[in-house]
Amino acid sequence: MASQPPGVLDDGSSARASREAKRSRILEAARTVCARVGFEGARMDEIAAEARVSKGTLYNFFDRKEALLIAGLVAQYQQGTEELQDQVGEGTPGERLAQYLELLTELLPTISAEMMVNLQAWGLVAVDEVAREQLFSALRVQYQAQSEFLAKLIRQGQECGEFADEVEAGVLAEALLSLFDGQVYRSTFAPERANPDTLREQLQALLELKLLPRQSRAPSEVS
Amino acid sequence: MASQPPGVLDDGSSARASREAKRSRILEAARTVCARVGFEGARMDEIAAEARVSKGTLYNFFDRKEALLIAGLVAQYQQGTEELQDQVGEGTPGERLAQYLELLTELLPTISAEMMVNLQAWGLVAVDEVAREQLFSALRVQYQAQSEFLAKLIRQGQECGEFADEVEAGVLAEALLSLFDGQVYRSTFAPERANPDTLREQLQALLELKLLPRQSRAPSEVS
Amino acid sequence: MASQPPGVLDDGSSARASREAKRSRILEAARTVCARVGFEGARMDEIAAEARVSKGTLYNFFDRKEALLIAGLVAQYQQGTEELQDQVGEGTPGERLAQYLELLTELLPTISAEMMVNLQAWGLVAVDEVAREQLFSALRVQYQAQSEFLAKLIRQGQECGEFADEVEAGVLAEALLSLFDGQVYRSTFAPERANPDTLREQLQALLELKLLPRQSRAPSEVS
Amino acid sequence: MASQPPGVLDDGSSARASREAKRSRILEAARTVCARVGFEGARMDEIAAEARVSKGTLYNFFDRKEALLIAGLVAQYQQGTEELQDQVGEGTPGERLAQYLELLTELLPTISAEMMVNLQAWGLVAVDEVAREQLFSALRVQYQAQSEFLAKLIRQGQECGEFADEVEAGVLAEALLSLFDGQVYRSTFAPERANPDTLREQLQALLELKLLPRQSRAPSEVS
DNA sequence: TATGAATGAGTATTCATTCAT
DNA sequence: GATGAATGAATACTCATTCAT
Repeated sequence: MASQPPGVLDDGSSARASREAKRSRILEAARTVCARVGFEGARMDEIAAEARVSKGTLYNFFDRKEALLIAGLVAQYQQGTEELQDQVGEGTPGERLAQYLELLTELLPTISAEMMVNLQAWGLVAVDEVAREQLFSALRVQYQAQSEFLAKLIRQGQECGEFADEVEAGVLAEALLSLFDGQVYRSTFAPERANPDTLREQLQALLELKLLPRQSRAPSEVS
Repeated sequence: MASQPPGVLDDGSSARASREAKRSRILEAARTVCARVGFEGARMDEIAAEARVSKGTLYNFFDRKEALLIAGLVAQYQQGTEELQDQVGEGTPGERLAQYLELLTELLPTISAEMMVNLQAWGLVAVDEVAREQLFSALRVQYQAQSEFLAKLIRQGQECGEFADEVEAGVLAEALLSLFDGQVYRSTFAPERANPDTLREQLQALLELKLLPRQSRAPSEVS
Repeated sequence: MASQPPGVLDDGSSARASREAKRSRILEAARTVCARVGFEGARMDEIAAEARVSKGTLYNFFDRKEALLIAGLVAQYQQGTEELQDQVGEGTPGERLAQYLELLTELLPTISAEMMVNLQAWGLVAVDEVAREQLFSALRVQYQAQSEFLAKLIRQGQECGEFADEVEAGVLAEALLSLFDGQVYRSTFAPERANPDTLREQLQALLELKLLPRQSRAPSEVS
Repeated sequence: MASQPPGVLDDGSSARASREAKRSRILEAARTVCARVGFEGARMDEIAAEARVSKGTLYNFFDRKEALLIAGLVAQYQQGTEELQDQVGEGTPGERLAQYLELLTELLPTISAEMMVNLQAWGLVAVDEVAREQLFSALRVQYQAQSEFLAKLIRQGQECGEFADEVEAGVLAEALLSLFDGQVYRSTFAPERANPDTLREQLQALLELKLLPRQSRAPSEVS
């Protein structure tokens, strides 16, 4: 479609790649600026400067400021979820669940810091229905994926007898994630809560009681 | 409303009361307006009109817009916590805990709706250190009170043998509140989560395992 | 409604007068700036500076830039029409008509110069339906008034036998005004047409033939 | 459309023709877009898309946006005048004049609609001296041609005794055109004036009185 | 020549805050 | 204390024009 200099063979992939790279750079810049001056304080001028493009170029990629900021946020959430699940290695369901929760726990300080920025998006989406639906549906997708990943692990553990099956896997998965989110939320205003140890303590207490097969507890109970 | 009948000697106390009433009216107006147009969308003009005072008067009570909005938010949190604890009646610790959690559960839709507004405050506090400390310290106080109230109930139940004592009361109280907050947070973008039934299910599953004394579970387990 | 300094009797008329004066100053400033830099080139900053008020004050009086500029234009049209009719003195209908047309003719250069600015409003009203209706309905009112004023004069002249009655007064009034407007329009791009003499020549030729009673022409025609 | 069949030797004339055709297509596109979104609302992007060329190509033909729009306008005026005069058929001067005026009258609604767009050009030429001179001199040429065409017809009619010669042909021609232009101008804000009947009535009343030779009126006047 | 991605100057409007009355 | 008119800083977005390919 675009004319090429004579003699140059170009299937368009490099142009496409370059454009994609520029898009990433812009999203990255948006996140950087948001982290620096807050979501509300982010100005298009500053994002453009950070991404080393002109303001006009920003608008070639994103219709409105809101679309850009929300896209940056969504990319961040997606990247986070993917990386997390990729890092879970091999092992029994119980080991993999423990690993997942431990990864989550260790990420608590990081996620907590990001949350301070991300919560500011609520100010934006409150007055912008389009932005709201964009962000919220992305969040729902991410949370759904996380929830299903967890529930599946739990169900596998129950099937092979590693976990007790007296609790519904879906309910437990949701409870674990809510517990985590609640901890993250509260850490935004009570920084001492960003301590992974507190969370680890809560999760493990919950898990031991819930997931150990009945047999492992029975001996102490008949005594 | 504020003017004195002629001939009445004002000893200063009624003037003070009137001033206090006006302050309350302003805070109330701030909350009303925030609920209507969002935190970011609240304008001083509108709050003044809602409180039936002039804009100048607003500045006699609060230095800056931020101070007013944060004060309104803090008052709302305080009022909520007080009302909640006042509504818990008499009974055994187990009954009172169940009652408290049920009240919380029933409030989920209301609190969820308020949360949408309150989260918008993060946009404001991100760029305003003074406002941040004001809001966050108030939140810490509220959450501390709630947490201690819960932990005390649990500890009482453990002392009288109503609850199992294998779990640390403080850890469990925090876990319960985190679970609740996580549910509230997630309900802001996934409205179907504002459903109290889901929460009730999670809380009860958690409580039964955690808090019933071992003996009450043993019979079914030896069968 | 507004509190007064103690002891000052104020019926509010001076405040109202002051406000009205400020409004006039703003409209005047708008017209001055438009005449200087054109309708499209007028910036709110410049108008505010010219009126010696702040930009915010401009918006206390007029909702939008368009409203301000159109209001300035309408005021100018109204003022022009009123002044014109006020200047027509006493005399027979024929004398008064001649006087009115002579005044119009002498105003040709002035009106022509204003027209260059006023036509620019078409660029604005083309994209702003509200502004369009505001301006156009004002124009219709002004033109209607002018047309009726003329038609009445002609009819009076016909009734007292000063004018021939073979032509319908309304049609002739409209024709006279269209002739004038056409001349004004063409003078915007052909400045030599802003010469009153050309117009006077056309109007008089038209009038003599049209309006002289048949008798006054008959003698030369039977000869 | 523009590419040559392989093997065809291009002597340059077809390339020139092709280039001329592209220029016409661009001008046509400019007029189409202006008619659709107004003069001020026309964007180079849209014109390029309408003409199926790139934006860069627009600038190969016209230095600036103004030059393009003005050129489109001028072409429209020229085309209109030429078409009009070509449509006047054979007959006596009186018949041909009547035909010309009738054509003009029937075009009133069309010209009136175009005028709404064309007047918007005043906003542009007000701030652009070069554009102003380009447009205005083209308008003067067009109007001069029209005026001379009319004056010539009248003079011919006078010479052969079909018209009265008591009125100067040039003055009358100008008066007729001014009357027409005034009607067009006023129809832009008073749409009911775009009605050809009103104009016809005015023109005919004027013409009968003016142009009928004295003899043809005398009989009725001596009766 | 043709293309179209990149550029960046230019401006209306809002609304917290002040202060004369 | 109360009022509310006046103030002016701050910022998203458009679109004509350029120029590397």
